[in-house]
Amino acid sequence: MLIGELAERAGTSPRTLRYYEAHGLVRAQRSANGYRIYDETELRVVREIRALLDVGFGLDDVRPFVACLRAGNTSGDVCPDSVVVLRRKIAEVDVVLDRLGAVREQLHSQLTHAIAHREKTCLRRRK
Amino acid sequence: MLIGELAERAGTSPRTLRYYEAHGLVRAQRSANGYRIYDETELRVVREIRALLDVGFGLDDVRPFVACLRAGNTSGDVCPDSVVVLRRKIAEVDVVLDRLGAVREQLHSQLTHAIAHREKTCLRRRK
DNA sequence: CCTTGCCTTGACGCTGACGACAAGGTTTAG
DNA sequence: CTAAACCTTGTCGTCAGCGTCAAGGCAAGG
Repeated sequence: MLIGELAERAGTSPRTLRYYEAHGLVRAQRSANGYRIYDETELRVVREIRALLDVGFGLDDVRPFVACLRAGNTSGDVCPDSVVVLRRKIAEVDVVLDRLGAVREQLHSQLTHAIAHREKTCLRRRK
Repeated sequence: MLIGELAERAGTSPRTLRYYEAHGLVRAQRSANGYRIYDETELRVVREIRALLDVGFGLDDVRPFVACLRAGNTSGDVCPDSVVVLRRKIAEVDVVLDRLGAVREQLHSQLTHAIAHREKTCLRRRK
């Protein structure tokens, strides 16, 4: 499988695959003419990467999962390192959730205030 | 008030104030020697900007609020344009909150799966 | 006079995950 | 012979909100 096909099957671009390789996440054999050649394992690796990135992971966070897959596991999250990252990410998400909830509250009260003020100062313009 | 003092009082840096000015958010008089001179109004403007950025706004989103302050209002959120942005931002936050909640769920179930798998394959290593 | 400490503009660096383009080699089909 | 459709490496651009020099001017104190 060449890079174009892998990109297609993984739902991404050749550029992206070379980028992952440059960062040590994806590996490729080389054919005589220098083309990258991938096997099915790499397809699974790329899909794992994509799934994790979609969820807000960084490339560095993804590494343990890839290593876990390469170690022969059927899923990338069963290794200790992956679990560590998972726990950390959940904690991070919780922080953001709290923060965002507070932000939402603040925006809501700001909006309420704005509407109230508009009614006080511009009664004529109410529908 | 010179730029250093304004920066200090607003809890930011001169660089940041020049940046805001370059993007049309903050205004300054100039003294004979070319120094920027600010009044109290600009301090309030800068504080409004900072508060909104902290909450996740972009500089473009902030513009209506600054204009609202400049129009003589005591708070930047009482003008129609500001309200539009407020509503949009709240909606955006809601989307992110939903998304993040789903992500949290997924990570949680992944973690559960990983732990279960570890117990199956590595019973010896359980504490 | 010289240092210190403000200020000025201009320009590059940074983070992350790529997109886009350049300039070229290979293989296959017509 | 040539065009099409792959592939290669390398480099610059993108978004946002600044940080961090660089090189220089201005004002005041010892």
